[in-house]
Amino acid sequence: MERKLSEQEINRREALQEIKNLGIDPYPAETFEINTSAKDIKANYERNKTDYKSISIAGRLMSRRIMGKASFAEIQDSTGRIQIYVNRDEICEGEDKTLYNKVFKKLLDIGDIIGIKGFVFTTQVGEISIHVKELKVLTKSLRPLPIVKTDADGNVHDGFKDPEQRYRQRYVDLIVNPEVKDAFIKRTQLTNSMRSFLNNKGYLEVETPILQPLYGGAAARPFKTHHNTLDMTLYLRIANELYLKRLVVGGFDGVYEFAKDFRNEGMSRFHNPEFTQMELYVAYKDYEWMMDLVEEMVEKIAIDLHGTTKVQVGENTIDFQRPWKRYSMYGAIEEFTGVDISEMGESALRDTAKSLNVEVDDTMGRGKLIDEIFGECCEGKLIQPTFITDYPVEMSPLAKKHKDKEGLVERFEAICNGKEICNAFSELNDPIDQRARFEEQLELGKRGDDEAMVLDEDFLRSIEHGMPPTAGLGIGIDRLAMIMTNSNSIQDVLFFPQMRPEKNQTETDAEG
RNA sequence: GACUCGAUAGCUCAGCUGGUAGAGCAUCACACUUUUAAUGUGAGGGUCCUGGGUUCGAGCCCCAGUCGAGUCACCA
Repeated sequence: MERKLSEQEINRREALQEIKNLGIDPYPAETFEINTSAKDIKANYERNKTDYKSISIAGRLMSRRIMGKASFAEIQDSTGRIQIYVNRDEICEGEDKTLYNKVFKKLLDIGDIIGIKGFVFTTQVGEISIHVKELKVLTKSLRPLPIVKTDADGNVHDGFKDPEQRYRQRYVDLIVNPEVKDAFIKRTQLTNSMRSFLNNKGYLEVETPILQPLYGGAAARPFKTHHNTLDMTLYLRIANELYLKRLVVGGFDGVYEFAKDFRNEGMSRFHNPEFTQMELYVAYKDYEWMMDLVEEMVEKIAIDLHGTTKVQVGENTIDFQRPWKRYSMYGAIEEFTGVDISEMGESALRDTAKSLNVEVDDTMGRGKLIDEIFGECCEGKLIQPTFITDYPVEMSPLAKKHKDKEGLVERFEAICNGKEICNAFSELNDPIDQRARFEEQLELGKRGDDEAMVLDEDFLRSIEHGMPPTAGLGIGIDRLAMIMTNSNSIQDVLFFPQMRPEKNQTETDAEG
């Protein structure tokens, strides 16, 4: 399929050919050794000028200002941008001025990758720059890059803003929008910080199956696939909870996994079909203990990323400093609605919900009604990190019944910026009770709930061998990353968010 | 899934009452040896998302669709 080239693409292909005609390889095989970076130069040149008399650096050409026999340009490497100064008679010492007049001025374009050698100096206007002595073409770029300019006041002009193009062509987004790159670096710092916290506690990072014969550990619709050799249905995991618990049975007292999970459900700025959760299980602990751990861990992450416990998210300043506020679910509802529902039965709850303008229907049981009231009246108002504890048993088939509150389980969620960021229980380790809860789920499934859990006989067998009392946690890494990077959409913390295929793509696999 | 908004040059966007498509940056040509949103002069560049319809005539109006964003629903 021939694609029609734009004027600028034709220019670049012609320049590519001319470069080759001059005997220059536009994609050289030999290594271009570098000994510094844009960031390093800017940070350290003023203090130690002697180290920057002979530098070698490579990057992408991002702007050019040609003034006859001398030019300024900017190159961008993985650490940032730096200005370079190119003088005709210094990069072309003899009579032949081709490298400057032809290659640099005519055949190179914004977006090309070059290597330069030279020395660092400060211009008359005070900008730390590289005085170029040698210039080498490292990669010719064949497509025009969107030009993003920032003026002296910091205003961005002609940005690359169309969300569709930014997500589909993330590589371009990353090149021209530096704040995008910063967000992803922060995301990695977040997981690094969390991982080192957990390792320092002595917990073991593990890997468990993504392809599962039975999906479990959460209430969600799965992606289904097929294994040819085994001729069997497999599901992409919706959670790894039941596997990590098997490992606790097996004698690992603290295990965790950063897990890509997959849920075949709606998409929104808070939901992507594949997303990342960190799940942690620690034996001989309960949910109270786990709350302390979550506070400690997330506070540390905020400090590692921002140097402070305070993080600006939209219009809110969120302070992760311990201790966080704790409400029981009943307490939160009473706090925000003034109604004490703790003693209410199902019909009283339904009337209460209606009086609070919460939409309900007759299929909702007690637990669902409570959850609905909480979601409508409380969750969105919880901006500062807050723990909500003690959920109705109906909604939590894997959580242990509360030690002294009838009808509730030992469960908490942390809410922050109006959204759930984690979910944790004292894990149910009574195999008889667990089987009964699964059977309730099966009943829900038979009645048409396509998100009801399935019964995992091997998991039951494992806890019949005895799982120690265990605290478990699932923390949404994408949601936490959104908060820590002040991102409005999950797509801004996923390199390649899920999208429908582009219409121009070849349709080899477009069967429905 | 419902509703709202959007799609025009490589990018960001205008486009009047329906009458042969516009700007800035980018590109091309020329000038310019410390510029920085470089500057000056000139030029080129379009499947107006797709397909129908109305009309003498559609970027614009109508219908259907595609893709995206937002809100809601779903996501316990």
